[in-house]
Amino acid sequence: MAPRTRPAPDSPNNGSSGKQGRSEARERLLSTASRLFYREGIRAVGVERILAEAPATRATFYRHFPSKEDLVVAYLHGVDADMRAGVRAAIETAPAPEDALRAIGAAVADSLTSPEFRGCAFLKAAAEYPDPDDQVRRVILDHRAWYTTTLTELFAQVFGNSPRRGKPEHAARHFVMMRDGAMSGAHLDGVDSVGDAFRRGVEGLLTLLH
Amino acid sequence: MAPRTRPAPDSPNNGSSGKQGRSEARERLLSTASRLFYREGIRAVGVERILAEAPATRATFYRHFPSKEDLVVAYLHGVDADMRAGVRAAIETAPAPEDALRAIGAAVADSLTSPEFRGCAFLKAAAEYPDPDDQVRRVILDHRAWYTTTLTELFAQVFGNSPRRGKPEHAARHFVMMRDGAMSGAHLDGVDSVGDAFRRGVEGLLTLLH
DNA sequence: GCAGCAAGAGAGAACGGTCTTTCTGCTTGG
DNA sequence: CCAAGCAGAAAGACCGTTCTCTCTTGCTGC
Repeated sequence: MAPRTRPAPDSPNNGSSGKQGRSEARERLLSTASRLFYREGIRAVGVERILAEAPATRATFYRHFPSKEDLVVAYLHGVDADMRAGVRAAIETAPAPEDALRAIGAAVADSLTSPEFRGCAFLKAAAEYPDPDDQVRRVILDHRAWYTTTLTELFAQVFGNSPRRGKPEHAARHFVMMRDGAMSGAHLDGVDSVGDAFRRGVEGLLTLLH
Repeated sequence: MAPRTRPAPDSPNNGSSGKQGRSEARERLLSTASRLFYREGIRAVGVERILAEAPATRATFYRHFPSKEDLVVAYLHGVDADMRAGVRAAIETAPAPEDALRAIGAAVADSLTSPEFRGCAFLKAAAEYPDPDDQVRRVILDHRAWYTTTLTELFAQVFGNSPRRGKPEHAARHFVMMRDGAMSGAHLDGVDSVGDAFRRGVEGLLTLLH
């Protein structure tokens, strides 16, 4: 029967806003776990380690995250939120859809050069969660679907201005493929050559449209 | 129930040959582990599980593989050997370097459609072994270096016949980037669209050369 | 030709460690 | 008051690894 869940005080904490309660300890746990998960892998990082570096205690941890998997989901949700914010900003800033695509590509290329860069958090997580029915997997798929859809819409707008150049779905798929490859290979083969290849690839994809 | 497979009279177990001793039990352990590692992840598969499915006993396991890491290295070496054999065959069969590149690309695209396909074994392993000094990491890097070098040489031959078209290193890097992306995204986003995107990408890369 | 022996393989117990998770107390701030 | 956080013990499972013991097999010295 597992009376596990403390009746859930149901947030005296956090007045409105999203689903999650905010608290110092929670943020400390989440940011510490995110850093460790991304750097060393999810399965490789135990709860003990997170508690030591946050720091926090077990009780606090399990009050905010009923299981480690919830923490993993929160970690990926955080990365997803950051990326959506960045893409949204790029779209709103850019004077035209093509510029937005350029900015998104540049953001990818720039991220490769960060000293903490270790690849795509979602692709890495997918390697550790092979079960398609897993909740973690759903977050990954949702993120990727959003990304591809967003790019498809941007390419559709570009194609709308300059027709007869191919399907937006194809261009978006090509973009995502190059992005996935660049993010997978950059920290293995060397940031410079891979980053340049990606930049050339995006440039080629965009100049093809004219 | 009990262990049926008495190894049969069997060979005198390898007189000369390479570094590793061959034996039925060893091959059973390695092929079982390879299947499980690839499907479910390396850290997620314990020794117990491998022993149960091989089947074999602990003593046998640790006689052939001093530690689990040795088994992981053997697993990746096996994948590497298969891939090198395939590429070598493609090169020897093809009438010209460009045909070899086409064949290598087609092999990648075809592999995506296999029902057991789960992505690139090396990229997945890299996600689970982040330490650059790890022996597993060395195998991954060696494999990737070989692959890129081989492609660079092929492109160099193509460029040699039809000059002034760009650097072979750039073309090879672009090819590898698309391959990595296709193998990472295919089983997440759908085999068909990603496979088609990769095929179009390779075709574009090759027709650019004329 | 055969006794004897080294070695591969099977069976299973057990080690210490780490994993996630649960629990019971104690302290503190609004 | 009381919920959040701190502190620590501990459960129970699983991890990789080591160990002992038996059985079979194939080779070698006599």
